[in-house]
Amino acid sequence: MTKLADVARRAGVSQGTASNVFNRPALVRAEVRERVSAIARELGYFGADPKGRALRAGKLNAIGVVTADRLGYFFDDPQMRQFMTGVSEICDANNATISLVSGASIETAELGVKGALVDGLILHCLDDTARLTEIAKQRRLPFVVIDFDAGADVSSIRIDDREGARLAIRHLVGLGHRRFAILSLITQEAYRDDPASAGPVDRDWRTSARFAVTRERLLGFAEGLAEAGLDIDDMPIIQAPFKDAERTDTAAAILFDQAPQATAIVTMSALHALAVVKEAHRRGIDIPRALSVVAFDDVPALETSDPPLTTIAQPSVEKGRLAGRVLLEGTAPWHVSLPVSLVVRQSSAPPPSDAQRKKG
Amino acid sequence: MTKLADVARRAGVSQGTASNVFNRPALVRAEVRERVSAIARELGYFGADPKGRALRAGKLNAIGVVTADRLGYFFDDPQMRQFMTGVSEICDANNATISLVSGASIETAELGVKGALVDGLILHCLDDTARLTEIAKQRRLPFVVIDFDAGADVSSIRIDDREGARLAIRHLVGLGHRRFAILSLITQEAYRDDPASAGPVDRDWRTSARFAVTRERLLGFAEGLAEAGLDIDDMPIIQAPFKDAERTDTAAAILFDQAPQATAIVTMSALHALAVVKEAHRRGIDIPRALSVVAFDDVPALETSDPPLTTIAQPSVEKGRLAGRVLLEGTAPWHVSLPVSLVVRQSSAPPPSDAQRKKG
DNA sequence: CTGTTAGCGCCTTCAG
DNA sequence: CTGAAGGCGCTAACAG
Repeated sequence: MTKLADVARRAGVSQGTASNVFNRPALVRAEVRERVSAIARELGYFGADPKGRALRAGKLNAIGVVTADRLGYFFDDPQMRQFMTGVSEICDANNATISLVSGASIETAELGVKGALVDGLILHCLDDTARLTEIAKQRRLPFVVIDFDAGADVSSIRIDDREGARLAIRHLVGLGHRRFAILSLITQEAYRDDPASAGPVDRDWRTSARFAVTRERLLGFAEGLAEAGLDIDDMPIIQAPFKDAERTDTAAAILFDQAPQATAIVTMSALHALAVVKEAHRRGIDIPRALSVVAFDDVPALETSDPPLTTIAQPSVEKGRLAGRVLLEGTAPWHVSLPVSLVVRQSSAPPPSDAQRKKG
Repeated sequence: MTKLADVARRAGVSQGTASNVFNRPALVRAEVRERVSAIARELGYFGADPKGRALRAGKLNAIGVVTADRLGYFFDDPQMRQFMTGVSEICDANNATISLVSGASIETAELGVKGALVDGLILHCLDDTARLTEIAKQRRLPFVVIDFDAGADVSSIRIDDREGARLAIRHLVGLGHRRFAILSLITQEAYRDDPASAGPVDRDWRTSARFAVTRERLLGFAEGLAEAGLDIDDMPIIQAPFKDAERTDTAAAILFDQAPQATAIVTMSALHALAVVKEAHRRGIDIPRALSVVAFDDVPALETSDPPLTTIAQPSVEKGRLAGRVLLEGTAPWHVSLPVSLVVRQSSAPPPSDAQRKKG
């Protein structure tokens, strides 16, 4: 592998001059420039090796994104894709590269965060936030965390989860619903520790949820219900893991068994809502006439579902853009909470009267 | 930023020993190890800086993927996503990172290829293959090209485009079709050079298409038609750019105008086929009773389309896996052509009789 | 076990 | 305009 020094030697100039030929050609006499270029071509040298340059420059022009899953998650998950679209925009604008780092296991994630050749890091969709945040801090690179908080000195970009949950409840209460059931997220990590944890939960669990998103949304549901004089502790809560289709289906079935009297189901993810719809179809329950369902997040599948689902939409692309900006445009520690909005489609309607329910 | 040398000095050991404490702790006496670790913690040193390590090691544990578009393309395009899912699998298995390199403009792509901090490169979905291939060669990194050929010394992964096109024609001929129209791809690059080029093409164009995929598929169509005693030069060919929805719609409209007598339309991409369906809907043309349509590639949208589209499916995920393997498992230059298959759905049927056509 | 030495490949002062 | 020198941060071979 020929390197700059070889070219310089062969051309009878110092390495410094050879370097200038490529990086600041104006500083080199035309004649010398030609000669060096010719030798370079002859030797098959076509410019600086990025590794050497990176060490010297101390900058890489790349940002890394870490997620708590296999790398495939970046391309599978519609929500993540929206986020990455936003990140991509900013990277394109700044001529930066994106490095995808797997966090399939905590060890992998740790290795990835420690070793990523990047100028900044985005920590997205993590279960064990504390540990990874700690490691990211140690690397002394700018980093942003998404969907959770990691202290005042760490930039974070979140959405107003609590408000979103409130909006869902208010919408349904406005339609006349009084009997709810909740399909809640559980983290992958908690699920790994205790697979039995998919299923009904008790009251204590609700206030101690480890995953910030879950905790906030539960609080939002509770507040929304309280506004209507209702108590969340009277409503069945079933939890199902993120990203595990089979378990989610099971959880949906349990939910129907445990809450036969509910007229509305609120959820915390698009996938969960779709699972509820599927289970309702199987049981011959008509949505929205017999049962209303509200999803969370907005992905294309919710629109093409039958019926199209009412949901709490969040600005995922914008989240990505902001994360990119924080890293590439070097803002100081920064905390953003983005607004969410209710998107009404056809999965929510007034509850059936008790008479109707008896008939049905 | 404290570095290894600082720790070593402060702990009163040589840098080599300090390095050993982190990389081969067995070689260091426990007592010294403790002391060095303590100092490291105190100084906030938590392991080697990846930049220094990378230069030293000469290896990065990362592969780069270059595409002829903005970075967002990696997350937008369903075909690309399938491919990346395959790449991801292999990277996960080898603990490698994925670097996404934009080729929005040829200059960007060139910079990206030259500067990417990776051990190997995948060149995917490129228009100007020759130039970029040349640059990739200069970097003397292992690389693979996708969907085109770059000479015997460059690994390439392709599909049997010609056979796919033949299958499409045979399927339709088998149903009784004799009058075809073709919606062909044009490269982004050609389109940039001459936007007017979206539209009908003449005979010469067909055999000189710059984009290998286009050329091969046209050959396949020609062969399939020849098998049935038909001549491709009797069939209208309209070209539309890749990834440009608006232009594609226009091209579809032109196609209908130019080929009112066609009973079947073959295309070279899922997007194009969907545009044809849209235009048919607009004109009140019934698919498949009045007109059959065959797509190329298989993406979810084809299944949920109305009607679901018959298509030539290709193993995109497998392409990604193979590309990953070539780079990460260092096979010698290698040429693969993957098989395609006909997936029959509801957009193809026997042609209407002339009598029916008159009525309709 | 530990220290010394020698780079990995590059760029950029600083002198001349 | 050009050359010499130093150093980015790290690891591995070698010698003790």
